[in-house]
Amino acid sequence: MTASSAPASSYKDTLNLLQTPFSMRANAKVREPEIQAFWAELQLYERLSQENPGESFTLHDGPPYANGALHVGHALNKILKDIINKTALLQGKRARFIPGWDCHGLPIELKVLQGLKSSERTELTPVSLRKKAHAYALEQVEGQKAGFRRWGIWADWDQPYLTLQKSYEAAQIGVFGAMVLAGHIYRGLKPVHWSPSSRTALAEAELEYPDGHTSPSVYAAFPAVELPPALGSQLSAAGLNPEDATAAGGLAVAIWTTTPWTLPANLAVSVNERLDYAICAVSGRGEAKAPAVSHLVVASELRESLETSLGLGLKPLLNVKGADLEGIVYRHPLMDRTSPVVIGGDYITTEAGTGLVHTAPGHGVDDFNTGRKYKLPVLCPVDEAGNLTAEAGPFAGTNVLKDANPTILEALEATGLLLKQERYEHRYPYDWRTKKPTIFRATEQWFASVEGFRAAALEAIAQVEWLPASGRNRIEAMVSERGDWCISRQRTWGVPIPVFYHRETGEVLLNEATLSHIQALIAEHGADVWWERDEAGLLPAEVAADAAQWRKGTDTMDVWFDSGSSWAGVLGGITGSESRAPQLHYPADLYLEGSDQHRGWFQSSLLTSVAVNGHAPYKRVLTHGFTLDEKGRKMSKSLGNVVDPAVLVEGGKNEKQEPAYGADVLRLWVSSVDYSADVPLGPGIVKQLADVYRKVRNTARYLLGNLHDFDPSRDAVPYAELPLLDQWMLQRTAALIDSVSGDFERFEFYRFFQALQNFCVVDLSNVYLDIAKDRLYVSGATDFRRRSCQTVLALVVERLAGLIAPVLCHMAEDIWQNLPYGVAERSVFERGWPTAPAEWRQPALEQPMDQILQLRALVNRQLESCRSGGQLGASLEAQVQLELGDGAESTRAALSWLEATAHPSVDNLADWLLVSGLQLGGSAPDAVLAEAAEGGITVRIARAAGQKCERCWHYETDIGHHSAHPTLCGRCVAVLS
RNA sequence: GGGGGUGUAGCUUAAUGGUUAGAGCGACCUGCUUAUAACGGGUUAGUCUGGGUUCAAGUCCCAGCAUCCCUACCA
Repeated sequence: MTASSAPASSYKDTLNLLQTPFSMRANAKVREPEIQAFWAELQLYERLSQENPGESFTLHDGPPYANGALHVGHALNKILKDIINKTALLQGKRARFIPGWDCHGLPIELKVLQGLKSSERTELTPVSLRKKAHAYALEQVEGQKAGFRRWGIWADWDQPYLTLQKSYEAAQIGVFGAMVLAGHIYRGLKPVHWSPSSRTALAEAELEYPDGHTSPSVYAAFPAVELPPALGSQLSAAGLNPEDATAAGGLAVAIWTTTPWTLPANLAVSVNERLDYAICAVSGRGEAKAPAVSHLVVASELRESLETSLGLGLKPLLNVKGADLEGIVYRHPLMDRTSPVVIGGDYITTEAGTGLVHTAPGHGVDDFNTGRKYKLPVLCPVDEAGNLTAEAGPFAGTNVLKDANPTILEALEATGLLLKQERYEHRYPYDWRTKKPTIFRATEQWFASVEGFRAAALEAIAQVEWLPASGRNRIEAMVSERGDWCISRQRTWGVPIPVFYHRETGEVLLNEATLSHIQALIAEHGADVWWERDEAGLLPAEVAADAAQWRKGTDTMDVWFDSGSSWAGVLGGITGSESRAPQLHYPADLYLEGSDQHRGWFQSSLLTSVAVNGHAPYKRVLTHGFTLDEKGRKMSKSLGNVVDPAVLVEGGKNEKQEPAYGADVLRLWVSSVDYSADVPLGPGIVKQLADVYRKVRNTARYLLGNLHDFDPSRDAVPYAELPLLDQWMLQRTAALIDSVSGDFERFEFYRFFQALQNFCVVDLSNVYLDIAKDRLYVSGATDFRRRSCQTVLALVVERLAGLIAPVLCHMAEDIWQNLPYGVAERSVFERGWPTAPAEWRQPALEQPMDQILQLRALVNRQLESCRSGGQLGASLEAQVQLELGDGAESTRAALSWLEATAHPSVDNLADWLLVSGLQLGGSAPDAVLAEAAEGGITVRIARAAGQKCERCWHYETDIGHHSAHPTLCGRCVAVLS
């Protein structure tokens, strides 16, 4: 080398600069799939989840619905699960993860129906519909699966569980059967949305609420025939003789309805016990005809407005609470029977009507519930076409959508008990297909009697660990208040309720023999067999001879019963079913879903498991919130704030506007937020995450790039010989490992995210690596000064890769594959969870180092003031003088500690401050550029003495002492020679 | 309508009822050109609103506002 004549820049070639193929930018679109292919080739998930030495770990997947594109909610859920599973795998556990899909149910059925031509629809049979739905669901599963895999989720993708699989359906029948045999299943009436025009029950999703629906609005008087004694005496005191009140033409309760056709089914009048009611004297007013009663009960608050709307004088005679009205018996104005006044609930308001609600338990949900409280019968005198039946007496044969209302009103008018009739416009549900109004109609349904195992369910809840703890209150309240679970649906795409009805008597055939026979049939042929075969083909041998007498049911199960049986269908939690893999166990270690699943899957799974086995199907339940936009609003197309995970990962149409950030950025987002509440996501947040991703990546790249000539087995410096600075760096690394281990243990990934950032930015970039540059670049390649640093870099980069692996799995593997020296493990995941040797933990290093770093910050501020004054550029142009006075004791102590224990070639305060000269005490330098005193420390900045060494950029006074290198300092000359 | 959750700088987040509310990112200013579509340095700003309890409130209580989830439905 002829350095003497070469231009200064040629000394650059004598430095030990970065070399690594680990690129600064991720190129995630290409690189991530390559890494995933590498894992697949190694069979990494399969081997770790089955062959790891530790205990098994079961995170049981809640099945997403097999319809539609993946959204960020899916990403949050599945990535959280994957972070937990990957952590467990790194920790040596056998974390087998069987992904699932919920495949039955209305949305898919409707999707299929919508896709049919009208000609196809007329030829449609249940079996052909089911075949189409089956195919559709599988197609959706494949689409979603591809998305999940692209996110780097590890799972048994080739053997997922689907609720439409034969074995799953059979296990579900097993759960149902066990509940039947335990006496938890019964048949009863329940009002459902019913479409007379299409003669079917409708689900909420099949209803629409067109504008402009008007109903007859009817006020009627129901004459009292009996009063509770207390009310009677109050009336006497107010001047109304109870005997007159209960005589014809006396007292009546005023009710309001918009469905007069339900009046024949009236079995009660409900009041709100907390509302005030007035008993009023009625007088005719103007042209209005006075009704055939002398007194009316109405809500006090509505009395005045009713005077106007009814055109009556209503003079208050007595004010009572709703509770006082309970026990009045009234005569039905149209039917020959009497019924009670009962206490309803807070659904009874004074917003409209009279404050007294006409109650027909067969035709309304509130009515039904109130009726149950008072053990009223469920009268439903309407057939499936909407025709009133014989039970409706004189109105039999009229139709609820046609002549029932006018006929009934006419009859009411004739009694003189019709107070008022007008048109009323309100929201009313219509059949979305026929565009005709629907009704509420009580129908026979199948129920699980929650009452039968509520106490056990509450006990089971108490045994589970709920995270966050508020989840327990939530599900506890729901389970303790909920009614029985209606598990039947009048649908085709689902698991059949395996029951037979006697064709003549209606008797139900549902017993151990039929259940196990049908379970076996479904296990062999799938649930389609229920529709493909006739009764003779479905009944067990001993009954088959009488098959003609029996009719198979047409109901299917609520899909929540499907997914709620997954502990049986997947984890083998019921006799006769097998778990999908030997590593799975029941109860599961963990369920992890959105907080809406307290009402959904957490609860349906709990109820079935408790009913069958007496305990919860899970030991812990972790919930996450919902994904909102950056302003905390929900994502919607109309607001234009939807973040599509596919676009985020793979890029949009215009990659300049919507770059391909890759799965790791999506995963980093999941790790960055406190998911115990709702989590925000939007373009600004994505950009920030991309910045953090790049910071981590560049930090790793720097570590790798400085190890290109390092082999730990040959070059590593033993811990005990490492300089203080290096020991401090390893102490920081150990502290990071410890805190992050705890963060993952507690599922507090956002703390990991914060700690990772601080580690990369502060500990590494700002401090250690900045100081390390001189050691790495300038020193001779094999100098202790450099090898010791490289020792640390290698130790840190391997552990950094491990710590980020659960979250930034692709980057972690990319780091591992770019380690420039040989390691035993082919994958970072084979290395296991990072650990730190005990000797690294030297908390005693922290205190003096903190003092020195504070001193460094003080010096930096002064250097900056010189820089902004144009007096300095690089900090190496400066020299620093320090004086430590009163108040700087801890700094003085730290410097003494440094001096006493320093490794001279590295632990040098001037190097740590990145300045060319440092003077402690003594006289102030000439030409001080900046001076500041703080906490007893005086800092003075001056230009460094000497000239700039062309190679190491330090200002030294020994430049040019060597004739071959006239622009170099003595240190660099020594390195070159 | 009912039940539940959340609300700390522009963003993500810290803070057993107890110092001047702590970080990282961003933004702005700036240096370096040996991490260079990189790296360093500096600056910046905050407890949703209003009451209450307390010597002391981001933290506990009440009300309101915003927002999300569940639920009911409009007789």
